[in-house]
Amino acid sequence: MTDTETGAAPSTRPGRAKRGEGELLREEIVEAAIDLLASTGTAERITIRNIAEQVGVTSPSIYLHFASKNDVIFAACERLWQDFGQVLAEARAGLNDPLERMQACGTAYLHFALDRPALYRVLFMSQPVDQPEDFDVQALLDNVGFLQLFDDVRELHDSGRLRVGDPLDVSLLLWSSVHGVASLILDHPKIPWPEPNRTLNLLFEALAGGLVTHSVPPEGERGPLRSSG
Amino acid sequence: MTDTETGAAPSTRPGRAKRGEGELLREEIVEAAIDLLASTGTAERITIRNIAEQVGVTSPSIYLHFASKNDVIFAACERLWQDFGQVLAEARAGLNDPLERMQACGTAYLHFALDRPALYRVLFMSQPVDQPEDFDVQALLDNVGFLQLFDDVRELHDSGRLRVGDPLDVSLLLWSSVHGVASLILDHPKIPWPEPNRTLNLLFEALAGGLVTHSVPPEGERGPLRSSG
DNA sequence: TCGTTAACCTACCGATGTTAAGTTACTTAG
DNA sequence: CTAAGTAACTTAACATCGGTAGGTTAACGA
Repeated sequence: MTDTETGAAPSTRPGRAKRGEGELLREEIVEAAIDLLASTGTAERITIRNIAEQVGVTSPSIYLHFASKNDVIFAACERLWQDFGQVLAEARAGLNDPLERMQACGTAYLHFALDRPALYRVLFMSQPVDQPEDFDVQALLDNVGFLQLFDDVRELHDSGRLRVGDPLDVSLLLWSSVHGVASLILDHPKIPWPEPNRTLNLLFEALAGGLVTHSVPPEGERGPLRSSG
Repeated sequence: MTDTETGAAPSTRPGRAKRGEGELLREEIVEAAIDLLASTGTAERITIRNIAEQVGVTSPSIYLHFASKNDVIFAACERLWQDFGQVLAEARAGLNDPLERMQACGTAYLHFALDRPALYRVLFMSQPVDQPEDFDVQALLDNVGFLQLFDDVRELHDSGRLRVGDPLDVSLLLWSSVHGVASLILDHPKIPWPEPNRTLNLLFEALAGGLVTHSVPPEGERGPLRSSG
């Protein structure tokens, strides 16, 4: 008992997993990592020993399922990205106007970031070195709801309501802007930020006023709605 | 010689400082920290032993001048914030139109971030826990050129060229947007970002089109005008 | 029943931030 | 000129970190 993880293990783990059930521990590790990320704030503040203690095993056991601490964190992130994507998907559900959808997503995005700062930080404000070699950007963009945003912008563009820019550029810019608001608030809480919704509304107002033509055409009145390639 | 800092100390430090000149080492420590931040990338990747080696002293000597590694990093940041502010000040020098000044600053801002990613990361993308208790936000905002941006926006507002929003809100939003572009590019380099200037121009175009009245008066020629739509 | 091996554990490594307890050498009072 | 006082360091060590080497236990198939 040289390891100092002698604190009461809050896990209900009964004992060793049966043969072929090693993946169970992997699952528990990821869940413990998510819990600790949410409570302690950042990946640097949680340790392999913490995770192991929470699960109820010793720290080296982690390495039977993950090659490194980074991999554990990243596995947690992948799960969280999916959760995040679902939040956005729910926010946009039932809305027909692409502009409305974008606004709803932006609001949901910012609220997720501010309500769960630790998770948002890990998901979108971590350094590239933390991402594995075979990191699939496309999957990230999909999980995170960016592709849906892209679709909305293209729909705007194709219906002639987008005043400036290439749809991809505009999509990235929109994402960047909301992310900028979220991350600056999180990183500099001592700055007297206005109420988040206020900033968000201002952003919508500003970008919409500039990006979108002011006269909104009635739906379907114009050319093909979604025929970009 | 138990410490492993046996590598050739690249410092030209002659020996012990004379009495009352202890501040010299403090200066050298800060400069070494800045060098290491710029080369290695993040605060986590540099160590007290690294800094000490570069300066040519042993690691505990650092603690004669700083209470913690965090304090060393923060002292480096304070210096860098000032440098950054000067870059922005130079960018805006000689420009009379507030809109032009804002655009020049935005460009300089993004280029600083992308050219010196490690420093930008430390300056604006580090966690609040790294900031000491008595962190002076006002001084930061001043150093970093935010107050000048605020002045520009107010000037726009007072001359009636600002279409929407409170000047402070607008200033924070502008900062957030450019920061969002910078930080997302830095944190997700695998995403196929458009050329930075392109995104920036789009941002200017979008925000200006939305935030500022479309008819720009020649300098001082006209009184306040506030059209909408 | 017995060998194989998945699923763990014990013991340890070097590196990290940090501290305790010296040691050296400049300054200055006497 | 000397010797105490102390600023400016160093040596040695601490606890904790991520990670590894190698042993132990127990579920399964033959």
